[in-house]
Amino acid sequence: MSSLVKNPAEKPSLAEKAAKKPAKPAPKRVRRTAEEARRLILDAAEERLAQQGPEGLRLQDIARDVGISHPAILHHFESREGLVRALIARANAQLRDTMLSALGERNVSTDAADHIGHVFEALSDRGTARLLSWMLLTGRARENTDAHNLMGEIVEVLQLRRKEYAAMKGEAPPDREDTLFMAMLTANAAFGEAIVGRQLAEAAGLDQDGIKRFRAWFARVLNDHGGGGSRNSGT
Amino acid sequence: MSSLVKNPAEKPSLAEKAAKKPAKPAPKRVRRTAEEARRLILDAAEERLAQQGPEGLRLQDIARDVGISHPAILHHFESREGLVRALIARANAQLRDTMLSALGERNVSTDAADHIGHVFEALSDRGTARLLSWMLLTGRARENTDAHNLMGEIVEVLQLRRKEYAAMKGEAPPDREDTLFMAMLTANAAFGEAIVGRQLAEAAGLDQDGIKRFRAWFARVLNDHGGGGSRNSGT
DNA sequence: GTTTGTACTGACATTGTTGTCAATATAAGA
DNA sequence: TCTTATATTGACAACAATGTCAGTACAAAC
Repeated sequence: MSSLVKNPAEKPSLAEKAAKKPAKPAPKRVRRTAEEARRLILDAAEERLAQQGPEGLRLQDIARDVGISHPAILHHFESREGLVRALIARANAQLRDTMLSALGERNVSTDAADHIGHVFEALSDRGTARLLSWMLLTGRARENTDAHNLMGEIVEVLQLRRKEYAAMKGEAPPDREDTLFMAMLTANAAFGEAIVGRQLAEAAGLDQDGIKRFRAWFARVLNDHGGGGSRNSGT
Repeated sequence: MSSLVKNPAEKPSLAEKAAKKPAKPAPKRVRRTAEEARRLILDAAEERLAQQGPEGLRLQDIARDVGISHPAILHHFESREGLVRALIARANAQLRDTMLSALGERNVSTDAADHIGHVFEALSDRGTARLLSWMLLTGRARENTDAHNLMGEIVEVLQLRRKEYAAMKGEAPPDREDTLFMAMLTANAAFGEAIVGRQLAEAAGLDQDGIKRFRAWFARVLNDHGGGGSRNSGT
């Protein structure tokens, strides 16, 4: 419609471009496999999320981090929401792997301290807790039944370990609810630490070593309670 | 402009309005005191934040909840950021009040269970923990030194209580670091519970009563450890 | 080389949100 | 009643973010 005003003889589409910008010899476009691209994008998104919080998750920023244009992200994930879902799914899977393998590879005589350390680290690592918190805070948890199953599996394994441990020591097997509560407390505390821990430690004047002492102290409390076998602190 | 088509005799500005929307006789604008308006706005914002997470904090929505137009919010809080800061400040003040009064009003013989219950409830209530989490997640914590002082004060009071308690029982006074760790664990666990607690409890098949049992169990663990006096494992 | 599938891009459309401004209504004081 | 201060509003400006689309370049298959 508006082309009437222009000179109808010349072809603007290619000739003009070449004339205006002479320094455009090779486009040199990088082309990855879809899988690789998805991985890079998720990594960048995770990094942004961990560093700047939920509001730092903008397609343009992530795209810039990876070195692509933002429609490329949409190409791989359909929509921003799709990206978020993929992020959450991956974090869930990672968490699950870390936790179960940490619980599984230990042998019978291992006390709770190691388990607890693993849980804390798995959640602190790469902002997993922050990511999952954000999932919960934004109400994205309903579609997600993985967490349900994971919790159940963990309690199962834990209960098994404690039974074996008690049997080895010739003590009575622990309550199932007691085991559940230990798992819940640990999960809550680890989540809390991942979010407010840094602030609290700072406020209390604790350095990195102090945080380690705190975790050890926590493990000791649980052990004293019943991690070593029966419920009361008889030892 | 379009009034040309209409009967030119009538006054459109008022008569038309009355004609088109007969139920608009008086503008009936509600005018609150500034303080009241601020309170209402903060309440609505807090509600939105607790229910829908950080992304539900839009001026238009909040304005609709209160029944005002969104520039009114900007009038009272300068900017969206100002509103957020006011929100955080209020949550901090409320938390501080609740915590310190809860710790202060108890007498010497009160055990840890009550304290813990208060802490958990103070953080769960009205989404305070979610609000503060969001503050931390979005990196707004640097400007905020209240939390620092609060933590220090609480540990102070706690240490005092434990000393009195130990003296009453004729036992040795507790470690200061032990008290600090108890406070940290409680804070972490309460934060964690406020965020992931509902999901975890659901996953574990716990009802409201189960959650109560969990809190009681937690208090018992702390008491067993040393809340009832000196540390049982030495020194 | 030619073909083909698709990762990728630039430009644009669309929508939603914060913020500005002049005007208006209301409560309180004179 | 008249004045004054300000809480409030509708309309608009400005900007940012997601999403669309037609086309382009790269890699692999033929």
